[in-house]
Amino acid sequence: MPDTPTRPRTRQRILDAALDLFGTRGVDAVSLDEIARDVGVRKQTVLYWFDSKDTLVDAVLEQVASELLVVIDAAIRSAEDDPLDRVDAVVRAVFRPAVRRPALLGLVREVSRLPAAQADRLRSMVQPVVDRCVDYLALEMEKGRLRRADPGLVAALAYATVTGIATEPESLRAVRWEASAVGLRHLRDELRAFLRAALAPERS
Amino acid sequence: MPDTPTRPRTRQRILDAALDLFGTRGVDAVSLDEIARDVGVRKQTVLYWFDSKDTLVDAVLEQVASELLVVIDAAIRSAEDDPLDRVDAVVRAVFRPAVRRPALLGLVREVSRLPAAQADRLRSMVQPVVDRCVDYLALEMEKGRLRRADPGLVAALAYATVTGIATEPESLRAVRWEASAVGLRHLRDELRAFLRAALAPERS
DNA sequence: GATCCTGTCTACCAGATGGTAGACAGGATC
DNA sequence: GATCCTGTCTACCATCTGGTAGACAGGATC
Repeated sequence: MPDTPTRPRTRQRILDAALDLFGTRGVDAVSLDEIARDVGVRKQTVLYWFDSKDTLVDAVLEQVASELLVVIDAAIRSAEDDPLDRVDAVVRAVFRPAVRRPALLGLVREVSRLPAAQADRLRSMVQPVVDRCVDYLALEMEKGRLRRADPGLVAALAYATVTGIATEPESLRAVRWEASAVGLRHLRDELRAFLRAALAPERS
Repeated sequence: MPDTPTRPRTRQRILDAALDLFGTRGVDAVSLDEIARDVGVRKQTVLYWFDSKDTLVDAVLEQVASELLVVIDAAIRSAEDDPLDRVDAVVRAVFRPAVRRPALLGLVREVSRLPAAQADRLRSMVQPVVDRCVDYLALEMEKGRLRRADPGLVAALAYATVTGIATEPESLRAVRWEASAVGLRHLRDELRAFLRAALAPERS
């Protein structure tokens, strides 16, 4: 069967399906059979494109990291001057893909339960961006344009807030949030206000 | 073999082991065999105490919920008057068990990937406390003692921040945080300051 | 002493899992 | 036309999975 425009490359379709399944249900809980079924192919075809499940996981992680890094990098380089505006830009940039595809950040979270080797690989990909963020925060804190605190931990806390809220629909249901277009915008704005308040310098 | 003081009831030991494994690696990724091995018993003994894996999961969820609710409830009822101090009390109360046993909050997170029935059961256990928290936040916002915002979403965001930071050691490693006693206290204090800033009323 | 109850065990089982071996179809290359 | 390459498939396999059936040992009850 030849590849046609409506039948994109199998490899990429496997990657996509794996990303969604791994991200929403966890790597260990998803079988190759399931991924294959999702793609409409046999398990052995999955194993043809990726030597093993581990290889597939690696490839998926790489794709997620690069996708997110592109978005974040663009937002960081945005023209904003005030650091609060810049953070805002990052949040808006991440929020859209994250909500549209919960698996994205879900997979990022999944990292903490991955074998050390795989977690290390991903961390080394992300590390430069993290370092740049932390340095930037430190600089702006010194200038008095952000609340003075440990820049590394502030970065981690802000990250935890964003990924937490995006990956835990259950907690939102508990506070009776509705998953509509209006609700989404409302959530995004509340998230922005929350972070802005958490990061703003103490007015004295 | 009789039960002795050094050999606590098997049932409880199974619950403990299951809590840790489920919480750190995910329910689907942990087998009954593994839990049994951890306890030092055969899988069939696990199935003697809990009719099925589902039953075990339910029991573990119930234990987690009640453990956390006790802690949170006590902190909410604390003598503090200022709402920021009260939040502080809750954070301090949750932080200790959460960091000592990452699986606790890890399991709470796991809820979002559980079958709907189980997720619902847990939510109904937690709902009253959540409602009370949200009402309290709304009241204090009206009094002008908290930043005015959507009380439900603020509660969800604060929750996301706390559980996020407690369940994602990987993100902390990325910002080069060290998991020592000093580091822990530092982290706790930064978390408190972060939330305090996020919740404090706008000074005008 | 016979009987029952409790807690743990061994022995299975059917189905799923990750993975191997190799057939085969269709196109490209010679 | 023979050969090779690519992508998918069927047929297996060993291992692990949740779960059932039932043996058995030790204590309590009669």
